[in-house]
Amino acid sequence: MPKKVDHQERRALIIDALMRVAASGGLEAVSLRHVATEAGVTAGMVQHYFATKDEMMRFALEGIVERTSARIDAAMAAAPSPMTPAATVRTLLTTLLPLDEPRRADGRVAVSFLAYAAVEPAAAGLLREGTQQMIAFMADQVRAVRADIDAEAAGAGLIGLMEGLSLYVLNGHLAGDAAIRALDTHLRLVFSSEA
Amino acid sequence: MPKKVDHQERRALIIDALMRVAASGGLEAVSLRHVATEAGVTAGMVQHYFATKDEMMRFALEGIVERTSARIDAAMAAAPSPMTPAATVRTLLTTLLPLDEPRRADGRVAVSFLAYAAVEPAAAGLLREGTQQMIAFMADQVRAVRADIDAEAAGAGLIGLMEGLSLYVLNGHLAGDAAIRALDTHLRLVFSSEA
DNA sequence: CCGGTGTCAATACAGTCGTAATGTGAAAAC
DNA sequence: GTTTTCACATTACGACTGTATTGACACCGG
Repeated sequence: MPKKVDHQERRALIIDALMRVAASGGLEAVSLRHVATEAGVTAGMVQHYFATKDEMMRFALEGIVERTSARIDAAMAAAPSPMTPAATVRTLLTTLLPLDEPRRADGRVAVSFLAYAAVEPAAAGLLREGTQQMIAFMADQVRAVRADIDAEAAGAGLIGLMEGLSLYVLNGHLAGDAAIRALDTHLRLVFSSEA
Repeated sequence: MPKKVDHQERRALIIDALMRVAASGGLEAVSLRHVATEAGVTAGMVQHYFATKDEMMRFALEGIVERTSARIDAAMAAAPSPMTPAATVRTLLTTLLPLDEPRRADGRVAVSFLAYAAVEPAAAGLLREGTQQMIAFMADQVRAVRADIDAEAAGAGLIGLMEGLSLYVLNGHLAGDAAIRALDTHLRLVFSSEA
């Protein structure tokens, strides 16, 4: 066997470049040559590690969900251990809002993939599982504090709200603190008023 | 002067074809030739009515906001005249959810433009005004019934929620009736419980 | 009736796209 | 030391893109 290279590392390098390209120019700006240039490598090398563009896109999508799940884990780990459901939900949702530049960059890419998924059902499948888990988790948190409302519906509402607010922040329709205010107002209605 | 043609009508014909193309293949499938084929005309004719592709896209975006605002007007006109704020908000938000195929088609196109706007600030400007108006209107409705919560934040939350739920419905993460349940659960929290 | 003008059609052009094929060099295996 | 095999680089190809250009045809004012 000849030279040994860490495939995973090379792929990560390329996918990172893809993210930067997509964050600044949208998914339509993503081409083998653009990504290669951004990564500082030749187009041939990109082709060597991803046989097809679709494969590269699939890896990028997986990278996004993996990145956000890592963000969630980090936020939960950094928070004080015993937490009320309300605080747990707030921590989770605020870490998912695009409130600083790195998260905004990821957010822009995620939106592009969302639009892509609205048209390409195959991509939607990869996102579905994560969303379902989040909804179920939120529903559990709601169920823990009130029995007078549909917990499943409230859970879907919580992360749906986060998603919508994220969109508005990304498009500049809403400032970051306005999004947080909207989120807190909703959280207060769900968690701090009893039946 | 030679033959007289209704420019507006021709443009509408082309934009309609563009919508169909974008609804089924995303914004990246929109090309002069594709749109022309879908409209059943030659590419030269499309070029005759839209000097550039950007101009065509601008018209398409305007067409989308115009179409949704028409939907709103129709829904409000069809509803019984004296309405409680809660009913008004519910009517408005449910007509904006992509619950049937025509609205889903429009929704898919809208999502594409949303992703486009996240990268192209010029397009975001066209959407901003409509969103701001909706938020303000929602805030007014909230203010009319409760004084104990931040009405502006609650308004942003209402239409943010609708947007997020729309996204999930379009991507198949949520069924239409589940989205309505989530919406109603939220509405009940905002409107039916007093301070 | 007749130039002129708006409406459309056809084609050319330069660029980019994804993919395939081929070539080069170096490191590991034997 | 030879040979194999992986890691890249380069180039070629056909398809497609947006735009510019040119031309035919029909209509209408004079």
